[in-house]
Amino acid sequence: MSVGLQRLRAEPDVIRKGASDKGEDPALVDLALALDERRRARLGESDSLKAERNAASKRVGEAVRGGADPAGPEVAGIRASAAALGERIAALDLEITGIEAELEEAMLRIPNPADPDVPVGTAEDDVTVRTWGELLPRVAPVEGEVGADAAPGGATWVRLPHWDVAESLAIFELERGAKIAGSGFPVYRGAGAAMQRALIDFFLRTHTVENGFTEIWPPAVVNSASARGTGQIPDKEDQMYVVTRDDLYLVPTAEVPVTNLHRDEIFDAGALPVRYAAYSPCFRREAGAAGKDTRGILRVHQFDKVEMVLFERPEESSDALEWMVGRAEDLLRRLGLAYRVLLMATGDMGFVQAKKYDLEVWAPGVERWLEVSSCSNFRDYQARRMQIRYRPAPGAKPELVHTLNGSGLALARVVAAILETYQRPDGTVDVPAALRPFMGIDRILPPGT
RNA sequence: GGAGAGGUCGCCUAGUGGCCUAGGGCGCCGCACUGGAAAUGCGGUAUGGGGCAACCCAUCGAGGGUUCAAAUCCCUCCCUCUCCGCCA
Repeated sequence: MSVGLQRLRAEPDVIRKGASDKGEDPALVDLALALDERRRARLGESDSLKAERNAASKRVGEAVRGGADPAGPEVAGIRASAAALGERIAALDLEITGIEAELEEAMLRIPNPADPDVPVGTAEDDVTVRTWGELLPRVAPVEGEVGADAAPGGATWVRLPHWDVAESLAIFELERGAKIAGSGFPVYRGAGAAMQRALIDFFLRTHTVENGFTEIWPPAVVNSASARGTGQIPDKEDQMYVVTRDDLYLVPTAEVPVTNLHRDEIFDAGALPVRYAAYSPCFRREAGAAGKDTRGILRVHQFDKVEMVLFERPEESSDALEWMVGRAEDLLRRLGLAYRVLLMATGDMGFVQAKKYDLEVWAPGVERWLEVSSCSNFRDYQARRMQIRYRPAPGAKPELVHTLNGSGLALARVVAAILETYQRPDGTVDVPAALRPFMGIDRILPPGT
């Protein structure tokens, strides 16, 4: 169950349109409605038979307590009819279980309808909401520097891709990573390692001290129930590393353990919003992406990320999404990285999201936009699957919360963008001012200098 | 990893096949009493599903089984605690 039977019954047209906008089959809605009808009919029968049986059992108990012979004919008659009821109940319940399995199967394939303000269409219909910062060119005039760094007038220099910068500065080692683990498992060294640590610290500190998030340091593995909760299984099972021996999954994002913290829980009336910022390593098999982005650290099997996870009251979730995007943007601005914000169209946003923004940072060395954050509002879709609820008021009936999450931010691509944005004609790289207190150096120099 | 003890309503606890339709206490909410409060008394206080409703059904860590009937008996699993071993 993900979209909710009540809503399905109340506004099937909205759900049908939501499905077709996302390129899914709207007929599933009618299938689900029919199954729901059948289920309720059978359930009514089963429930009243159970009520009869309970009454009969009670009569047996009263008779025995009243001194009747438990094996005598008086009791035997009731027992026989109760047993007959039991058989009919068992048959009905078997049928109901079957119907419910079909219904759930159908419900799981009905996507979360997108918000009304989301553009309908494919990736081509994504909307660039805003762009910030100067888009540095790959080939730039050598300018302005005084003294030793100055170059002859009119000269140009070419910004290198981050992998070339990394090699000359010995910041990370992809071949040795491949030797000890496999390709796509980078080893960070020296200032590169320090930059990882500094970014994590900078992000977490900003979120906790300035933005009011509670910091979480989650396990890097989860059990199958948690993987199911956020929809990693069965949908994205191929993307995860699995420890079959212990039925554990390496987390592909902190979203999985952190959202599951409140699975099957009910928040008290005043508890929301609950906002977490969590660092975790992220493990992704990237099945099906072989041969794509093979150079550098744009697509790796293990990277680091600080994730924002929000549990909100339904009426606040729309504002919370905009706020969360702003928190991620703030980090990029402080790092001095040019970026753009994309509002994803219905066909490009995924099955479970109601609204999704991507943040892409400009990497002048490879002349590409790199996705470093994805911020989504799931509304009650994910909460329904995980049964995460809250009380609107003390003593009131529990209702589903709205969940949101977004990267704030993903490290590997941020590092790539920093190396390409802050490199200098002499091959060194300036440390962005925001990171200097965390790294303790102002500039990354080649080893041995 | 070995041995033992446990998992019951927000919390504590009673409960060894049928008056369990899960009792009691604490907490919480309402009402009464009060100038106001404390104390006291009375009532209420889980979640999901079905039904217009009265009401019915399900849930005592999870899942199976035995039985007319399971919190209670049997099987499997999960978790917590104590002791021992090992260990960053």
